[in-house]
Amino acid sequence: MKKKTTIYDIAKKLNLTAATVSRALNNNEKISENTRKLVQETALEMNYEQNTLARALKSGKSYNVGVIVPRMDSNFFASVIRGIEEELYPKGYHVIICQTHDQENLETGNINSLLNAQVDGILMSISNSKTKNQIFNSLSRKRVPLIFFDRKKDISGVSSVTIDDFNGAYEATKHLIEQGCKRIAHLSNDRSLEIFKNRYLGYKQAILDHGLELDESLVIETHSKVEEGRKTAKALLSMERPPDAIFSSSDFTALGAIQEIKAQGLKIPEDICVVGFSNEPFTRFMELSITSVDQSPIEMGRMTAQVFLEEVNNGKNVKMEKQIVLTPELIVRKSSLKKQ
Amino acid sequence: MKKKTTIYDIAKKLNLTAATVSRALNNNEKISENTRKLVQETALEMNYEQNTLARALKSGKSYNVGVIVPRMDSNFFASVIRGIEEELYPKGYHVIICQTHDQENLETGNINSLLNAQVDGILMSISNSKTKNQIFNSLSRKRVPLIFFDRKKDISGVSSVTIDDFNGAYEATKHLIEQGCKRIAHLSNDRSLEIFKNRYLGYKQAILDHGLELDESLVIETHSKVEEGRKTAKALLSMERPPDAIFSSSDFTALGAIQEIKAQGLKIPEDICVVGFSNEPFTRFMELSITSVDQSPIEMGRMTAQVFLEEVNNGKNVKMEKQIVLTPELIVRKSSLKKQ
DNA sequence: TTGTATGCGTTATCAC
DNA sequence: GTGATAACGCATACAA
Repeated sequence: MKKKTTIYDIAKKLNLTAATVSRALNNNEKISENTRKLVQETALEMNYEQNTLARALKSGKSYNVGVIVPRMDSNFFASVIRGIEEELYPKGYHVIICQTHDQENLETGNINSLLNAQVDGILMSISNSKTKNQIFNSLSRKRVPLIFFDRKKDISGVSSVTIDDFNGAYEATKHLIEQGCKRIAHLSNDRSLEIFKNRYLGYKQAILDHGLELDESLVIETHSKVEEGRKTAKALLSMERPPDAIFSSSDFTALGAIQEIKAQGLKIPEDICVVGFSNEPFTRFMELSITSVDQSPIEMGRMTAQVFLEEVNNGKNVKMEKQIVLTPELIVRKSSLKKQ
Repeated sequence: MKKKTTIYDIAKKLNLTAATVSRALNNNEKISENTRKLVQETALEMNYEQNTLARALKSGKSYNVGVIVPRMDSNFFASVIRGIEEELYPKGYHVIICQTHDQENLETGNINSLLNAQVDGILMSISNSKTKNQIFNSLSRKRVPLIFFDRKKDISGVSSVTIDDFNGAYEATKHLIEQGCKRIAHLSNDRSLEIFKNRYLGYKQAILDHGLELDESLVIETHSKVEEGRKTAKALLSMERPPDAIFSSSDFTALGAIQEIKAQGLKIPEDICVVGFSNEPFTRFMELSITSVDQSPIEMGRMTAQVFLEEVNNGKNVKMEKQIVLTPELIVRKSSLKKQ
């Protein structure tokens, strides 16, 4: 194996000192234009590549950031990650992606192993509300910036980038009401997570604001899986007074619900309207395209990365907390659009 | 910031030497059972965590591996990555995921920045056939193991894990023939990539083996996008003698084709049968579920990781090349199943 | 502006 | 079995 060239090698060749070479390479102030050029040119010639590990060890920065998501095979999270990358790569950072697969122990486990890998920060979307705050406190003690996106937890001093879930849900529900729906069910999810709580609250408020009856038996907590959507829809349809619309906090459960509704011979949107959440690509591709709420995930990723960069550059002197809330957009499609 | 405890701290506390502590922690041979226990216990007490950067600098290993995929928001790649993680995490490795988004320059760029991050190996699925071999040679010169999965390139000394695309395509086409289809079109893709070439060849062989007419005008090269599938289907349907089946090398183009076929008022599978490739989840979820070829992506990921581990542990003395070929499975669904 | 010296946290090679 | 010391490659406070 050819040994990699170090700053020592190029120092020797130029009858200089490693220190000088280091300075020249880092565009330090105190260096003559001549030596700077000379060093940089020979560095190029000798195929010099900085050993990031050594720099990391010395500076305490690894230029790696950890991103923790429940999973990455949903377009939403994949897109957020893409946004993060777009912002961070140009700054020389790398992204280590961890998935929790919604498993409780993996959340803490991932944080720990990221810390162990000396990441400069952690950007995460909470998957389990039960994860103890202890681990987050230990992050703050170690001065490793933590930024939440989408699924946040309210922790003082921790910044977050989210969308206005309340508003998104409110608009979606209002849209259903405007289509003439009177009994709107809501497929919810673990409401100890803020996003699901807020979607529920937005739904509720829209119902109340428009003088409809609020029937809590129409609100069902489930999981973001197609199969769960089917099951839940089945339960709803077998009610004495079944709903005439479903607002789902997830596109996947919305899809399951649609399957079940069709299987029972009901027509969408004539008999029942359905609205999902996240604007996953399949909502557009279905023959019966699905109305959904777009969360501008790429933008969310970019903002999250920007907040991280601010925190990391601010020198850790200023303890700040930034809450960025993006505006969702309702995309109306066939599954909820009754012909007038 | 509380300083992290180092082996020096725990050495001082125990009136030992850092060297001894290191040995105890690493379960070295030459150490008494007593001190080993003592050290390990105090390490626990003092919340000692190994500084991976220092270990990496010293050992030349970063315990990071790079994974390069065209994109990760397809279930196939996401699942391969999951398989890789399942195999590598327990061994203490981290995974840095890079996406090329099918952009030519990103492929080389990603490799370079992964090298810069001192990864111990690169597992990748080629997205562009034009990427010059030069970059791969530089990998081998630096003794950084490279393993291809799915989309490989034939480079001597480089191992790969793929599926038998020829066979998968052959079975898919044979299935269509058994359904009575006579004019089977093939939506291909960049055939300078082996997977697409092999799928084409499998398709062709099945046609020939069953005495059907091979009409090259029914083979169209396109991109793995829904919209492209639509466009291509439109072209096919406007032919003088349109096809009575489509075998697509991608589920996404298959989906687009289905949309177009329906839009033109034709019936699937009665008028035209459609088969895709990859077994993306949506193929199962559509009202008209889509026949597809499963590639056991998780298994593929696990195997790829295992090959990497072998290469990295083998000491780089034995130069070996391993070609693992998994067997695909045809999943027959509504889009190609004519009632007998 | 450049050189000297030192430390980042580990591990490996000597000795004892 | 344990200690002393050097080395991994780089960056910086200090001296010149």
